[in-house]
Amino acid sequence: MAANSRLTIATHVLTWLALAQRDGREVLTSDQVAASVNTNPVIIRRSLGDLRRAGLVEVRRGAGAGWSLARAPEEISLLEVHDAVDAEPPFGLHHTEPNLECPVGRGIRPALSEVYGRAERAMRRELADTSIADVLRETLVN
Amino acid sequence: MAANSRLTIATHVLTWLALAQRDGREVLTSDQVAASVNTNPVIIRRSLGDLRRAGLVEVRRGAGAGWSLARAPEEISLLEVHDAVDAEPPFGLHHTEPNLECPVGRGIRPALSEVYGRAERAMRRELADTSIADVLRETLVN
DNA sequence: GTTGGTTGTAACAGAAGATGTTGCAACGAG
DNA sequence: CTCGTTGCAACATCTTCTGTTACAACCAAC
Repeated sequence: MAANSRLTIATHVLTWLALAQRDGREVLTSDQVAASVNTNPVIIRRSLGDLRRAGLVEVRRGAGAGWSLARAPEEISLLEVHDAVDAEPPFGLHHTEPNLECPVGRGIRPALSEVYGRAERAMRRELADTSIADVLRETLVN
Repeated sequence: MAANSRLTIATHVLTWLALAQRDGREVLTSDQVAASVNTNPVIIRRSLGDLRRAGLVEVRRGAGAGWSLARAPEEISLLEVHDAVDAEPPFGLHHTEPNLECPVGRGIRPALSEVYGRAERAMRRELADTSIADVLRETLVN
């Protein structure tokens, strides 16, 4: 499959909301966000729905509706975004159960789970150390 | 799609070869390996083909053929296995190019590449610290 | 040199998941 | 009430992975 871009889309959306907030614009519609990400507004609404359920953004419905950040951009880490969009773990175990009559088949899943857990925790630590405010700052430099 | 299990399959295969080697069996056929992983021999041959191209296993063809490790199990890290099977990076950037007229659309890709790079390097460090011998030891404990 | 077991690989089917699109009900500020 | 916007279902398309069948290439053993 193509790599998972949901974290990228969600971070892009939040960064855009953070910039709008800083510039005094209160809310953005999914159409406006979609224009920056260059995709369909429904894709954006799906992503924003995930972020709303995680408490990272707020929505106002009806006429003049739109989205805004629920917290300061310094207080939103990429790890929260990652978990909000339910991104895939990088490694998967066997699709079909290995042969349990074989000593390797019997013991390899817990052994691999341990290794994969260490690798994923290391990755999550890095994501936890980066906030939307960090991404916005880096983005405006480029 | 389901998470990528290629690293799991390849590690299972190598662990099984390491155990066979330790027990004095010189080579294993793809049928024998497939019986432990509980899948089709062609899947195993595809995985072993990747590992052979990376120099991690050796093959003997013809009658009485089969596979063996090219190095001691202590000298094969999961990072090498990961790269040998060309596993997907955990994060992907946008499928379609963002709107370059927007300051966020313009700068977000390099900003995210940096963050993603840090996270992937942390993950790779953990994989580099684990060898097939480590996995075999952990496997036999369970 | 023939035989027979094994690898290497192409071709294809099916399942799963992501993205993108359309359509429409629900909502609520003005 | 109106109208712009969200929420969401349904569907099409594309891609990738797993699994399967089939067969040529290979080579040790005899």
